[in-house]
Amino acid sequence: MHTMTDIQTQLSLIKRGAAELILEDELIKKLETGKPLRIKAGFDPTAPDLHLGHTVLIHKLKQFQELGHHVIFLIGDFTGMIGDPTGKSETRKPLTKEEVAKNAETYKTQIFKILDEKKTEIVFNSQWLAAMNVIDVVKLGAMQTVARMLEREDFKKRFHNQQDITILEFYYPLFQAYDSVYLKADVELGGTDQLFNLLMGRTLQKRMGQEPQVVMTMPLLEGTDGVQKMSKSLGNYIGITESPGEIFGKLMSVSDELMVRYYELLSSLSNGELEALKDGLKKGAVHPRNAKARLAKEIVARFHGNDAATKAASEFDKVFKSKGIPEEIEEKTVVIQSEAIGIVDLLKRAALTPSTSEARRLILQGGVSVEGEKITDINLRLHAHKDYLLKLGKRRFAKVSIKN
RNA sequence: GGAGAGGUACCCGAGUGGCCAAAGGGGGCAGACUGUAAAUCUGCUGGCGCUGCCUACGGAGGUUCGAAUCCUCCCCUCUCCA
Repeated sequence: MHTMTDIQTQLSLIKRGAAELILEDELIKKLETGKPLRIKAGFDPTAPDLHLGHTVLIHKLKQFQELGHHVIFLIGDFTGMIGDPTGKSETRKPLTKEEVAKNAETYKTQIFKILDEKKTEIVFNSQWLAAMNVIDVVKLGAMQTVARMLEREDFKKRFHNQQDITILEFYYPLFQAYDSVYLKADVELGGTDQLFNLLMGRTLQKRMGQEPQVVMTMPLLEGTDGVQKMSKSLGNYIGITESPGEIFGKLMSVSDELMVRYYELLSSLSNGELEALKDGLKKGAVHPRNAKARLAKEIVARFHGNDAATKAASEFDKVFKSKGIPEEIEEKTVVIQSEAIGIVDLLKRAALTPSTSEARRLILQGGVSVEGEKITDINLRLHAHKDYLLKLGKRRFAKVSIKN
């Protein structure tokens, strides 16, 4: 069916959530040939700890894959040594072959939760780039002018501010572009910050007598705060290797507005279903909470399977809807010298709070309960040889056993 | 090489001798409410043997009864000029 899917249907799925598509007409022509297109996307060989932000792109690849196109997952092990000048231009330390291989493995286990392993081609650009000789490189350098290079926002700014731009950095987009030539890419995907590099691919392909690739950029996914782009360092990320409960909970805590965005960029709903959902939310026919739970389930299932998703959902309901206690509770043991221990001390010793001051605050704010009873007395003492069920805040539970 | 600006708590950012554990915002946490860890509102947000004590305003010294604030040296960042 894939190649038989009519062009308009394909196109609307492909375009969903995309920031830019250059050029749509060309894409239509390519689709009209009926041949599977070669879809390329490059990834950095460092830090393959993927979060949902990264999966936007991978998910788009998946959609192409389902439409019957050929997906090429490129690991930029060669260009990674140079470092993309986008954003901060820090010199990267070259990775060893072993590190690259290891990261590649990690990538595989993660991306194949989304992509079909059998239909995905993984390539390393060192394979052809490292094999170039000086003449090749010089010729590559002749393919683009300095003026053109300086059109790139980042370069323009730095040039204007009289900051360093090394020749090497000029080569980065060229190498990435050459990847497209080598791979005969029909379409290249990237984040919106990649636009310049992606367009360079078109230019280079044209110069080298190839049909230029279609360029499609995907927006950078906002993190759980709904404002800044998702990133590990900002702490607003949802890692795909996190536990089902964590992923589910984090998704449930996303604002209603952001939920729609996530649906658009992350879910597998068809365009029709998506529209229906939006409509339902608008008219009040669909409850935002339920919509969110549905999304959370879908995402958890993607990375941990259906059972885990169902379980995460019911645990969540249990704790937050019916104010119950979860099935699995963290267990702690505290050994004391005497017969009893003060609650503040206990919280600290069990590492449930980072400091005694924090423990005090929590108690005074009514955020601690022992055996289901909210406590307010910071001088409360608990006896040894017993287990206590503690609840801190809305969602932290711990079973602490006191021994002496 | 020259000129200037600046380094304050998780982040941004006020504060120029005592009223400063340090305004304000963000973030985080808690409570209320709810539809959920949405939204909104309120409170808290250095540590400790907690009505007090200790540590803290780039680092090290110094002046002073008393310093984030004044002085000296050092380290680092940024801007402009060459």
